[in-house]
Amino acid sequence: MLTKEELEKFSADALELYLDHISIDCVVFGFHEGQMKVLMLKSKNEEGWQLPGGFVQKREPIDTAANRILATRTGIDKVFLKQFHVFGDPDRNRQHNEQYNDMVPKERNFFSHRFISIGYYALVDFSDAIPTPDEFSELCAWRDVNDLPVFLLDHELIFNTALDTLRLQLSYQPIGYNLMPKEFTMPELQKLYETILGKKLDRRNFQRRILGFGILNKLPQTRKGGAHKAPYLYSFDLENYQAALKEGLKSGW
Amino acid sequence: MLTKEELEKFSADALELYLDHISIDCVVFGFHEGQMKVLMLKSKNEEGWQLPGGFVQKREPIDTAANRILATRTGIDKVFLKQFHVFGDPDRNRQHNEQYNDMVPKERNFFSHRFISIGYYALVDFSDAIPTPDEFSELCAWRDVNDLPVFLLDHELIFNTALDTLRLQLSYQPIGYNLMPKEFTMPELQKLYETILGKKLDRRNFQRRILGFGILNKLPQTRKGGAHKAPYLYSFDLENYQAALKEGLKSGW
DNA sequence: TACAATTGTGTACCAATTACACCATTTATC
DNA sequence: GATAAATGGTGTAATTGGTACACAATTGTA
Repeated sequence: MLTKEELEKFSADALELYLDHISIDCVVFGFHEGQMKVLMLKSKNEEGWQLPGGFVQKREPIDTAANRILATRTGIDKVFLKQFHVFGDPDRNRQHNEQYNDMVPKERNFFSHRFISIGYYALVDFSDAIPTPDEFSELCAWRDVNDLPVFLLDHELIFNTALDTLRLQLSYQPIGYNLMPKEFTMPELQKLYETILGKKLDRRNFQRRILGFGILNKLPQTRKGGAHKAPYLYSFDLENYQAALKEGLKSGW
Repeated sequence: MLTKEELEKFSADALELYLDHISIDCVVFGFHEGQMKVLMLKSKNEEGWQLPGGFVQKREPIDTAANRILATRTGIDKVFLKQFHVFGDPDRNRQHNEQYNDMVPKERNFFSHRFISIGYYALVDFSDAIPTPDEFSELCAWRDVNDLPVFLLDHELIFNTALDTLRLQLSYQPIGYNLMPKEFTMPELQKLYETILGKKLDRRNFQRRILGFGILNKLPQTRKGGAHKAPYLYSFDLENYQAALKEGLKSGW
């Protein structure tokens, strides 16, 4: 146990040396019918777009904060949300912060601190979302991943890191439960994988592999109404899906 | 651009709501001759041991901070060091913090804040290290992973998460460059893998696989002096090793 | 009724992983 | 020195997993 004097001295020094802020940046991947988009915000004050983000409140777990931020921007709660990297270079938002240095004394300017940002990525069906801008943005919108705007801050790095992580994790994590309807066809699920990976996969090999994971139930019905042969419907076997989330799958695409 | 009034109001609210501290906890795995240890600190004030840690200074990148903390505790610089998870539950160190609440007013007590902790893991040869306690510890020492003491705070969770991450990353990252001498034998390298994975591997299959990665140079010499047949020496092909670090290997053990 | 598009299913081939066997070298021991 | 014990080098067969590819069936439309 420290003495009172030790604690006071350490605290005074430390409060001077080590004050920092934590923010959360979310890369929200939105999927729907073979399209892949990212949720972005057009800044009121600057030319460019950024990722949705926010701050962690006192006494709030960081996962809860990420979920809250996401829910505020999309209206969707409890989606697939995963911490993937911390961005902590002090220069990462210096330019952005220093524009306010003349305006307000440093100690009263929240932005004068360096922010360490915890990156999360989320997977949602973008047709479920209602994009809602925050107080600093004039617009919140889904942007196609193949037609991205200019990013502010280091958000391009954050986006790219998230995409790399997602593609890597596809090798040993099942995905799709949040992104597919209750019942779906094999070609629909394949399109999701192809969209994420950015490449075509062989139809027959995809089916064998995904069925091999044992996370799907084949339903007796087919999806009628298409212009062609009616494909079978599948649903996720939630129990096995959850188990696979914990245990992991194996090997890569 | 925000107006002065907007900035002042936002800052005042935010500074009240969102102040947090960032700490770094390092799980330092030490290896030597088939043994695997973890660097731990015996607390001066409490019954129990904790992982080496510290705070990120203003204007210091977090990777630099982790490296500094590790160098301070071991005397070793620039080792393999990798961020693996952020621990941000506000209750994670509440008990530890509240013991000081009566002693010093909250606003002058550095520990009254919740700490969000960035977990790093490091791989070192423990025979190179000089364990050095910090100001809160009476002892800094290597503890065998099979005979661990009682952990303080949430450090047992951090340790277990680090070990799981290390084992997973073994599948797609080459390791050993920091842990093996310049020249080493295949059985020695195999022992390192077995130590990390906690299980025996087949001698012949291990060799084929590791050679297949193309990160080793077979040297013409053998290691004489052992009690048995002299094994060949190998060294890491640094160029291929670095490439494999970036590109990743494939598949799992 | 023929056709285009799409889905269901199967199979042959190659690569990686696993399991296992045999020989060579070194030192200790009789 | 012959032999045993321990360890290292190398190879091979069986299994599994991944890739490439072919053909039949269904559906709506021309």
